[in-house]
Amino acid sequence: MTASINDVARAAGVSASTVSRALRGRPGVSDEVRDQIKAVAAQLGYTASRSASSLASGRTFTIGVLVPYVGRWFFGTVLDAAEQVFSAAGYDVLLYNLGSPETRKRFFTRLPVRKRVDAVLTLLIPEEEESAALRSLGVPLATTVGGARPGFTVVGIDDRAGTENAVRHLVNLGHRRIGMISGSSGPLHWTTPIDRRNAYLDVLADAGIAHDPALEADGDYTVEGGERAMTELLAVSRPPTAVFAQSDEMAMGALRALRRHRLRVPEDVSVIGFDDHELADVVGLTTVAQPVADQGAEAARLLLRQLDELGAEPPGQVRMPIRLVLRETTAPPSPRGPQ
Amino acid sequence: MTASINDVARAAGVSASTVSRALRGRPGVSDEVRDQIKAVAAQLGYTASRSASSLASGRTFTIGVLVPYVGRWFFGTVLDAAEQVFSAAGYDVLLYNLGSPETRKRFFTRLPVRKRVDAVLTLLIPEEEESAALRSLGVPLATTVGGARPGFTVVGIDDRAGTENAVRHLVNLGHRRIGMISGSSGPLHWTTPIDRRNAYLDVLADAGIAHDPALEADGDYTVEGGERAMTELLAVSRPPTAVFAQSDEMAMGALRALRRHRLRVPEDVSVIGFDDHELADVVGLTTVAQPVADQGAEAARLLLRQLDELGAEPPGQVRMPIRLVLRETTAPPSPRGPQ
DNA sequence: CTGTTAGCGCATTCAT
DNA sequence: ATGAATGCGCTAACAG
Repeated sequence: MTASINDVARAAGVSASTVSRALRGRPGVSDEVRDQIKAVAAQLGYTASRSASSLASGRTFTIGVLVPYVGRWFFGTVLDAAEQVFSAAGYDVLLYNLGSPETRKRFFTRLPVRKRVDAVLTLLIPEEEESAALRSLGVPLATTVGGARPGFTVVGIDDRAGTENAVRHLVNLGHRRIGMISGSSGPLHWTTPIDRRNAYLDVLADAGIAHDPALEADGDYTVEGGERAMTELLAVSRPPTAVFAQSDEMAMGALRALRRHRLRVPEDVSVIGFDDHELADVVGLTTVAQPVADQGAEAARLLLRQLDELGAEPPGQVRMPIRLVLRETTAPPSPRGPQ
Repeated sequence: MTASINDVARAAGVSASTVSRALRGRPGVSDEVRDQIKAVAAQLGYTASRSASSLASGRTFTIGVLVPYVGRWFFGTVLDAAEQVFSAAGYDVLLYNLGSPETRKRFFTRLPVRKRVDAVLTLLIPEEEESAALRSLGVPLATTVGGARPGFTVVGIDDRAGTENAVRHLVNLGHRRIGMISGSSGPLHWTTPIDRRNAYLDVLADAGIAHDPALEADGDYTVEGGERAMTELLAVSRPPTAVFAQSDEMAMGALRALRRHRLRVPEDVSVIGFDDHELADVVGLTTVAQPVADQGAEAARLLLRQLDELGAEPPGQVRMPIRLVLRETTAPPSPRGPQ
């Protein structure tokens, strides 16, 4: 039914080897014959079977991409950009959505990407054994999340610097009671929340502000979590006049909580986020912008480079720039404080 | 380096066929031997090469998913849900991000999924020739977007009913000048904007409201487009007191435009969206909710069913329920009108 | 229940 | 520049 290389060979009056060479642009075929073969192949609608060619050559021209939640803006955006780079280079993308613990566990025990991909880009932070499993694949590895890890090319941002920008902005506005909504859960090796927390503590210390543990709440990196966390922060005896959320989604949850409590932003409470979510602008959220799509594209490019120059050293760690985006959710504290 | 079926066979003291049968749970192997083989395979870290097995069996256990923009909430959410269903059934997902015209064209001319997938789920609306190209693959086809199309299982919602809900809500609140922000561009076969527009016109007619073409603007299904469209609507001589946006993202753009024009929502202008975006709640957007993830999951299930019962008829069209979600961006028109 | 024999469709030597 | 042979790792049909 669907044409094979032999059909093309027969129709063109040449051997299968010549067809293979001609279609893949390899040398050793006269231009005349090559054009002939191309014409015949096009007419027959021939495409080489990926299964057969990767079985024969050992290369799959496929990249595995591991994602915790495709539906979340951050991951979707990274994936989108990475896919474009891969497909432009002739690679297909195999997507693994590993949000639930069961799916994730199954993936790492069965490792379905084995012998299926030429490289892996992971947007989730592998635990130690998971990293080892990925390394055992023997293919180039990259990630856009988490800190440096042996065997991985990591494209990221300076979380400390980003956080310092955010918290200092609040300090400079005159805030002294500055809360933080973090995403503390997650794998142990996820250094992001830790780095951001440390930077937060440092800025407070620098400003001579005593740290109050009651001003920290966990928002689980979701809108709902951010809302819960903000609600908690409002319940403490002296609520914060400003809040730094470790992600825009949590910041938006915080905005919702504040609205429900009939508090005005930024008059009663200032809020600053992290990411520059596509909708941050819609709600006027002040935030630390990171180049999300660029990180995905860059990670993809670095992976492709390793595939091209097979002996090449993995590039290690790459930092992308961040910047503070001032909008309308931050202002000096009101003289009377919240409420 | 990596173990092959023969390594397992040798280590277990059986033939390769027995290993193949044992590991795939096929009958004709004693429990004793099967357990033995499983143990050996696990110990050797053996996984069957997908290339080899699909070459031999003709099945790829892979589904191709075509997406216009992975980064957009709607598509990301559908993809997320569909992937979970596929992977739970043991299928891998090959992702094709076909947002740009060049990528899209290249995809449909080269058809890289040929011989690579057992089925295709498309989240973009194929043009007529594109549909034909997909049908030529000879595999089950499904989509969650657009109207009925021969050869495709389509899982969707009742766009007309959803729109009627939205516009009637505005009419019932007392609005007479009701604008619409649509997404008119896109492929000819995309009936969604057309269905929604027709429903909008019908409700107006039913309510005895004359249709004013100046009250329609194109928002391109993006936040920015929605903002531009709203700005246009505000510039007409008698601006609308209420606006129906064909997507939440355009509605959010409209909210931003209104904020920039210092108009209050809903006091000055009411806004209603469509989708129930995950952040619609954050901005208090009244909208028509559609079960986005469910549509992806259902389409995936229907595809798998066709794969199981090979002779089975494609299910045709499936409608999922919609419902109006009342929040805070709609209210009766102010007596004095906008401004 | 198990082993043997053939391919699946291509890429890659090695000849010529 | 081209063709013939070989094998990638597996599944399926056929024996026994």
